[in-house]
Amino acid sequence: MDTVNTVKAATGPIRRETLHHGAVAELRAMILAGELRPGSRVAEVQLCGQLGVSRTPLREALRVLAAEGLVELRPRRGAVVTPIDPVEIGAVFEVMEALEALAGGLACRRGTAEEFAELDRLHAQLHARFEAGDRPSYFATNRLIHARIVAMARNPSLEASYAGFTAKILRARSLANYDAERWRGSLDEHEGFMAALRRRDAAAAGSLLADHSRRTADAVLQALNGGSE
Amino acid sequence: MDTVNTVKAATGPIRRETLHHGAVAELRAMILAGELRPGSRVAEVQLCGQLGVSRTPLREALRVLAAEGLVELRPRRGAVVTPIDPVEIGAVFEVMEALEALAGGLACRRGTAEEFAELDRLHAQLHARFEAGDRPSYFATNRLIHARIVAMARNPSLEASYAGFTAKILRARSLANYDAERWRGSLDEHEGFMAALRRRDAAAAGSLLADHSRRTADAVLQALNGGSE
DNA sequence: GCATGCCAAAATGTATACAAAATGGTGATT
DNA sequence: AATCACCATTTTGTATACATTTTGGCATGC
Repeated sequence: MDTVNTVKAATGPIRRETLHHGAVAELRAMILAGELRPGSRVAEVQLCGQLGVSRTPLREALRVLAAEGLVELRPRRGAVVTPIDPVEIGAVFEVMEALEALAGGLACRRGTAEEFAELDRLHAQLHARFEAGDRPSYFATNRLIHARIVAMARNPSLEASYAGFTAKILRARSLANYDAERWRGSLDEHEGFMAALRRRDAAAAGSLLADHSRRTADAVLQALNGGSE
Repeated sequence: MDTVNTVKAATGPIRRETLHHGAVAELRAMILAGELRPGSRVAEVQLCGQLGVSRTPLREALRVLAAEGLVELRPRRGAVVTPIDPVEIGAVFEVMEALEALAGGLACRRGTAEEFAELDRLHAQLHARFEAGDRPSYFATNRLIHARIVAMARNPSLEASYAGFTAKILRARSLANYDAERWRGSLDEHEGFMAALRRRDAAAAGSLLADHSRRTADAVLQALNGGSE
């Protein structure tokens, strides 16, 4: 019985999870982990057994995930995990670029000293993990840094949108490992926007974060289109 | 290629709507129209009778609307129409500003000549409705213009996000009628970004649309906070 | 008079039953 | 041999039944 809340903290009144809420979290995790592969059909009864719930909460969960865009519901013909469409991913990145820029600028104006210090600490960790050549850890820290910047923007709507887009992109990234050169470039760009953030230069931070996002997009899309074999 | 559109389009192929899909559309319309007032409790069985469906599809619809942020689900304690929180609306507008800027820039680069011509036509209509002093018609055309610009950006992700934010803002706007001076200013700003769009000036169009969005936000928030009595 | 505890009614969460449509395979016809 | 039609199976969509939990009121006690 784990509390798999993506957003809400553990505080507040006794929070009794409902089954469909838990099912949403589990299914989302399964999709993001690639356990349910893009394009694959979602068999309701099979998942019911797997998750230990009946069809009702499972179906409610599927509607939520469909609203998030992670699954597609075809009337009377079942659900499929949304296939990864490079065109769609490109569109998502395009919006991400704008959101990163917004987040960077707002973070400069609204982040606390503690948050900036934490950002520095995470950036050092990113560096260390690059040196160690540990890709998965690097990406984990990378994601955390961006999430923190978004959190520093103090805008729940931005945060929610960002999380949704991140989920979509994450699935694409998992099957598009870009090369070592791009990895180096990514780190350099982090250096760049970190410098801007340190001096609270909102315009520069936003602009550099947007650049970083665009270059990441280019790399991911290139890997998606060309580097399958 | 089925189109699961938020707007009920003309019947394409055999379009077999499911009940919960229809319920989502109806409930969303009711919420946006203010028929279900913000903060009010949503009684399941009552709505079941009203919509002519049983609890199952209605509940599925409520999950979807909760994912969209239009209702809030409190475990074991029913659903409420999400109250209008000026702070949240402010946050939404902040993101909208970035999306408008993005849409304006992309529209300049990707819109077709026909679309720009249509935009001109709608802008003239906007003018006429301002002169006629017909507020509701003005706002309808206004929304249409912005929707068209977003469509010209050729980015379904942007379009979907934009639609979601628009829905939230619309509810706030419906109870915040701003004054005549702002109305005039709004029209002037439309003139401004239309000029930029006509000459395909992406940077200017984006910037002016962002300005327009920010000023609209200011007016709405001011009306929300101060102008209740 | 006010607070507390308990019970009844209502509402939510979940499971299951039923109806209708889609899927897949078999057999008949050309 | 290929195609079409038809039927059984499976699967989805919906309704309803059941189990908990919340809620409101009433009685009891202080």
